[in-house]
Amino acid sequence: MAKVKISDVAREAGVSLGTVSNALNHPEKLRPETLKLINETINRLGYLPNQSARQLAGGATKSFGLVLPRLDHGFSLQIASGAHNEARKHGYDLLIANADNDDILEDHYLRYFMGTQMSGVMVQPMASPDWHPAMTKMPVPIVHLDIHCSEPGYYVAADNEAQGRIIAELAIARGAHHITVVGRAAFMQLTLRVLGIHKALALHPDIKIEVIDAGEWNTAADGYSIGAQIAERSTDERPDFVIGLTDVLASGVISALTDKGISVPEQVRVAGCDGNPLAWSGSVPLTTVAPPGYEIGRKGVQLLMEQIENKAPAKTKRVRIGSAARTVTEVTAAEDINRQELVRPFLLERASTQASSQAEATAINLGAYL
Amino acid sequence: MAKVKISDVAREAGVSLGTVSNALNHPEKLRPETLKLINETINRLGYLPNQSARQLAGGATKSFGLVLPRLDHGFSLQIASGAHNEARKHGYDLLIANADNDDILEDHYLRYFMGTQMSGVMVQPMASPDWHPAMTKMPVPIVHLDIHCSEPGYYVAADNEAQGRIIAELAIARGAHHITVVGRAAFMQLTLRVLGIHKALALHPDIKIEVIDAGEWNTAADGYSIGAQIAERSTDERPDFVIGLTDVLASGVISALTDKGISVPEQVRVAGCDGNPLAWSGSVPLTTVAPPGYEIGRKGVQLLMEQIENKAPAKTKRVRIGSAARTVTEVTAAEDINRQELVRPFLLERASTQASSQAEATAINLGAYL
DNA sequence: ACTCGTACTTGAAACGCATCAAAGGGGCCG
DNA sequence: CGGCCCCTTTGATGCGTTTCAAGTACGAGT
Repeated sequence: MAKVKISDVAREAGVSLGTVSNALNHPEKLRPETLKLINETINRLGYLPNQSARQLAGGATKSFGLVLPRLDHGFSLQIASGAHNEARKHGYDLLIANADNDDILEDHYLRYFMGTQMSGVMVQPMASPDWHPAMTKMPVPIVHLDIHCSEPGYYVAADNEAQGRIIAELAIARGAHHITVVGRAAFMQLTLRVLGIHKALALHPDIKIEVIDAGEWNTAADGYSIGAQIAERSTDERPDFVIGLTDVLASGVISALTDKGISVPEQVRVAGCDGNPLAWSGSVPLTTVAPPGYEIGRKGVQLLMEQIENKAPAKTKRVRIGSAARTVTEVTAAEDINRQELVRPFLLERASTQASSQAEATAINLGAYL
Repeated sequence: MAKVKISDVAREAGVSLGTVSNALNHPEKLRPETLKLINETINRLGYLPNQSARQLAGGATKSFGLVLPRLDHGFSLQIASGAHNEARKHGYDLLIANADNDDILEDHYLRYFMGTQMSGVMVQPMASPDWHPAMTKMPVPIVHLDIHCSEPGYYVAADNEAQGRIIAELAIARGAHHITVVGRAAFMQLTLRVLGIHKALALHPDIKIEVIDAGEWNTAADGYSIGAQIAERSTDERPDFVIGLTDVLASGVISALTDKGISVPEQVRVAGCDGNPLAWSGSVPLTTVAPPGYEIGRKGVQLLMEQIENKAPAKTKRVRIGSAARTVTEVTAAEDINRQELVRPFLLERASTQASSQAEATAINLGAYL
């Protein structure tokens, strides 16, 4: 229980303090026998290097911090997963903190990570980026995820507008005449999806479109009640294609329609809009558009690496990838670091549950980017 | 970008180094005006305390580490969530690391947390606790989650046997005559569930029971193919109650049965066995037994706190809670610290999707323990 | 005027380690 | 035997804090 320190190991092994340190950090510098002796001593004594001291003495350690607003949202998990894999690939650790939908906690963990001499920090901010200006001048590389912001800084976001457009285009391709969008555009991401839908439909004035608010929280229950309401309508007033702004909503709608004896997708097609794994693995196949969370996490780490490698903070390029696979690159002479990437979502069309295991869904997810 | 340190703040504010430190840690010791001055200076300079140095100088910080085998498993997330809330309640931070199903990584993060002067560490180990003996003599309180182990140490686990028993008792209550268990008991938890099922059925020799292996990974696709196989059977050979060892399996079975024209639950009832939120929010209601992940996380932190508060490591009690709500407490004079808690799972019976939003499911989860 | 007490403030020491200039120890050649 | 060079090991130094014994200033009590 008494903490073993490096000097204990050194004394016990009959070598000097610096040699033990080398055994840990630059093993190639030691004679194999010395190394072996030291390693044995380390194990025998149960020595654990004190990370704090290491960091203090040696500068940043190879680890990244990731602050997420929630852990129970599939999207955040995909981010975490992508970030994790990319980080490991570069030999970095990834530590995750749950801000629990609380601005103050988010800020707290952010500062914590900054102060821990992490090599870089990523956040999926939950609200407006007001706090942001104060954060960009932090001494640690930082990347913002899933947020659209014009302030100087590094961002990676899903192209939510494309997300809406893609699903609308699917509806069009399926020959929809009357589309109902279910959900409240409670925040920017959802607003952009609606925008994308409208833009896609602007080219098809013959298609009727309506948007039904589903209450503040866009729950499955909300979806259910709206689905029930839709089911009540006469056949010609009923949409032939329903888009849930959220997969959870769509899932609720499907349940209601089915319960009321309306068959999906024969009579009414229903699609989701956010590729929520919670919905994927349901028993009813749900076509949806998946925002590439995995890819966002991955790109986030890449931007972090980029900042670390180009120590020169005087980065003056402005890159923008998206939408719809178009790539626009413009290099400005601005002094601001402004690097923003939009990652394109992908259609996840499901015909049967047979291929619905989470593992396979993940595979699809990854496959889309290979 | 240049890092501001405490001495910069001190110089700038015209006070001494120790005073700034006090402003941070013992504000009550300072004259209000001094405190105000220092705080202003801190903000103006954008000073961030170096956590490494703090920890080095001040001993452990108030934070816990949690190592999880995966992030995309609902159960782990519930643990994280419960641990998070409990930790915050005590004023501790919680940092999460994803071991990504890799023993080596798990060990790596464990050591990392140990060395970071965390106040305590929790693991949901993925495999056998072989490595464990080496870990218990670590200088930091540690709690193992979701694992059954007889070695001295602190553990919190779901009562998997009860989990099986409960679902079997449900089947009995529903008048089942022929029960089919689907899935491979690939690891201890699943084995215990099967055991529980058998124990419950031992009292009912008239009920026919069979176990069908579903392949190594227990995927939804595996469930689907077994479901299809069951559907092929003649009516009297077909079970009237199917238990998926895993909710994902159950979900696959349901899809297959439905696809083959067998109605669930009218002709065949299907239940899951692990309360996987991924399955809860599906469009088809699935009755399942939820292992109280949230509660496990919570209890884990409580055990951590217990270890921290009773600095005296000569704890000699052995408490065991469960199964079936019986509580057995025995105090031994053993020198070993052996504190093991079994948390009882609860039945999550679902009749309709109307109440299936994740928020409500969580509420049920919590409600069961209020 | 002197003492004592209270309320703050100071600054040196220690925390455990990485670093790196310098010292040590062979081996090889002349 | 001396001189060189290379490979390995050494240990003093500093990283940014916290802590705490010692200090200062001020006011009340006598």
